[in-house]
Amino acid sequence: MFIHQSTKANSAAQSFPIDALRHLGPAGQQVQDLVAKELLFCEGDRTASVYEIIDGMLCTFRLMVDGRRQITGFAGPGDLVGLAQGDAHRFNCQAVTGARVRRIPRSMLMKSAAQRPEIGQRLLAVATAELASMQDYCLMLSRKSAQERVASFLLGLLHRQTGGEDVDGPVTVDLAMKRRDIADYLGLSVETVSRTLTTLKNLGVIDVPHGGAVVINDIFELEELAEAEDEQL
Amino acid sequence: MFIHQSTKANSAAQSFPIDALRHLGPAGQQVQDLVAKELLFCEGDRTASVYEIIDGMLCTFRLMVDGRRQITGFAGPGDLVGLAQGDAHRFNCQAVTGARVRRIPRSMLMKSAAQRPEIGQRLLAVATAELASMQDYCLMLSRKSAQERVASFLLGLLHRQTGGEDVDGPVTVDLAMKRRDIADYLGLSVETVSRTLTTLKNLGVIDVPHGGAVVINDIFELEELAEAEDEQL
DNA sequence: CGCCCACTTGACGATCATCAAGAGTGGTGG
DNA sequence: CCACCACTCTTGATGATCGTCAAGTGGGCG
Repeated sequence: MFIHQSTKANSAAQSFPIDALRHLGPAGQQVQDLVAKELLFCEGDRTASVYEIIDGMLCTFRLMVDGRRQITGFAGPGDLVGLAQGDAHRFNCQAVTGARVRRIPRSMLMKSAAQRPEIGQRLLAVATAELASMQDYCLMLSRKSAQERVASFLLGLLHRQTGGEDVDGPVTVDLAMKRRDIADYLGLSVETVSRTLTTLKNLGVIDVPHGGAVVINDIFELEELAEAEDEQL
Repeated sequence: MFIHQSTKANSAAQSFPIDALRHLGPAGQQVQDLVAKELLFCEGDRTASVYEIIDGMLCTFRLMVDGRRQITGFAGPGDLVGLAQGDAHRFNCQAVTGARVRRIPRSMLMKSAAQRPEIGQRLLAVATAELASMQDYCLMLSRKSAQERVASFLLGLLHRQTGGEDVDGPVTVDLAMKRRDIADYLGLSVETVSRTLTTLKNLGVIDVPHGGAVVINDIFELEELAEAEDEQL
């Protein structure tokens, strides 16, 4: 019961396991390298391709005219981004770290889905699962305190790294992204993220060594602080 | 240009036009009446059915253990709810007003999709469009002020009622839901919603007659106050 | 060595939640 | 028909959380 099912909501928009596309074969696929902060695509770009992440981390985000940014998801190896509806992308996608992606022509994906219904169903399954995750994420953005958000975020990262396995001792979680990205994902300011991490550190729940990582000392306690996720009616 | 494309984001989770399902025919469908506040299904319920709304308004929502509630979407006539992935629903669905829904067995929907790929594609298209809307919604929840949220909400309702047509004079928008529901959707307290409506009224942008409606006097001004939605990079 | 960038920490203030009270509305029953 | 109650909505007062502004620390790299 360590990581509650709904905790893993901190996932990337439209990300899903690679195996859904395995059958596509190598034809027409093309690998692309990205440096940190490089844009993969923007809002308005034609949706010519879908990308599978081989290595590194990307994020999807939206902007407001005044610069306010909302990262709606992080995507790591095996995830897929850019499965947009319509002619144009509705959001931006950017590399958080250096990254490599595999380009999959949209036409190819669509043809496969048309020929083989189970592919379409698989995509649909992924999309609806993603929608459910988004709802948890919305709950977090609108109702959780800064501390609950940061705690949830760390647990989400842990869950992603372990693949859902339970762990008990202290665990090191890799923080590939900058504070700015975390803040934009959690709907907080950079300063608040920093302060909250410090608070958690002072509580002894985590350690924050230098080098972009966090050590979770007490998972159970952290879950207590993340609180709330649980449902009931 | 009155209602920006991304403004209509205030849509229901997993809602889409009825015509996607027209072909299913009447067999096996069953109409069900709901009184206000009645639950259609809960988290954890088996996902035996999908529901098309005939009349009235429903909402989907999640709860936290301490009672905090997040309404993630409203659904009106023609919308469809409950298209969940997996065995169990991941969120709750409740009638906001009295309502009538048509029950569509999940098995029937899945069989159709399996037999006719274009159905599956249509469902996928709807799901990805919904994901894009969700992202705008997240942006709103995490980055907009109370005034921007309420203004966006009203414009969203207007857009939904008019079906996207431009209008210029004062328009009456029907507020089917209570303040509590609006607050839970916007991530605000009831009091803040009330205060904000009063502020907008005092600005002359809207009128708030009794009886669950709002008159928008100046759409352009209201869009100014909703601000932000616009993208650029 | 020195600059740049990320991060941290502190001080202050604004926004919004909470607590509390009062007004308007609708429904029910005497 | 009116009185009472329950509920929604509004308004005010107060305070907490978190954003903003500002300064300082530390690491990486030319």
